[in-house]
Amino acid sequence: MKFIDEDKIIDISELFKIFGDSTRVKIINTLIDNELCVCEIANNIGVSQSAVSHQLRILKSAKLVKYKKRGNCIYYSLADEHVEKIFKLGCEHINEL
Amino acid sequence: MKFIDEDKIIDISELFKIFGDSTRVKIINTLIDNELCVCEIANNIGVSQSAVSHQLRILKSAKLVKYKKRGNCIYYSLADEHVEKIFKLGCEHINEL
DNA sequence: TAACTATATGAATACCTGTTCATATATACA
DNA sequence: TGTATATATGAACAGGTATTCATATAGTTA
Repeated sequence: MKFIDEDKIIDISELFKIFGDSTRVKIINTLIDNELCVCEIANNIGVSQSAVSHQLRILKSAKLVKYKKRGNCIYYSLADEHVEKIFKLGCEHINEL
Repeated sequence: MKFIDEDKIIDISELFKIFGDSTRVKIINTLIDNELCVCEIANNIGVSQSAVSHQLRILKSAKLVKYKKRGNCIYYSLADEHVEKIFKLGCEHINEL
């Protein structure tokens, strides 16, 4: 083993697994530099409210997004710059293929 | 949509999906700075030859690994520095959680 | 309080994916 | 040529996962 312990391998693959779904990537993409509520996200990406909510739960539990309540709505945003970094590196790779 | 077109979202999620499996991450991890044949990979990571071969096919078709024949064996290595970059960024994220 | 809106959630379903097992292929070597 | 070794591959199976639908929850406003 070179860079990481065996037991971290699982964590790393779990992290990437979360980026490995188009609905979640759409959510991350629309949240870059934005703070949006659930129905705005759903409208932006053209996915049902329920599906977005299910995926937000996954993103939340992986600490990839954070949220705050304001009025009647819950506003989501990216948790930290790491998320954006990983996402953008993926974009770069795709663009260079 | 902010950074990428709708149609690239699929490609990006497909890319991350490949990093989202522990066997493939183990393969990538053991190939960092190494060129190894299939059975060496299988031995290193403790996975059957068949399973490794199946996963190498996926990594190959995504152009994440390259290979060359030498003697009786086929030696695999990482395709380019992008693969290592993405992998290491994932490691960083995990280590900082 | 009643009605409305935003969000979350559980169950069911359909689809996808990784492993195993058996076997094919192909190369090296005696 | 025959045997051994390395790798690939197809089918079958099991487990996982994303969506939908129905509904619950909770906050807001009339």
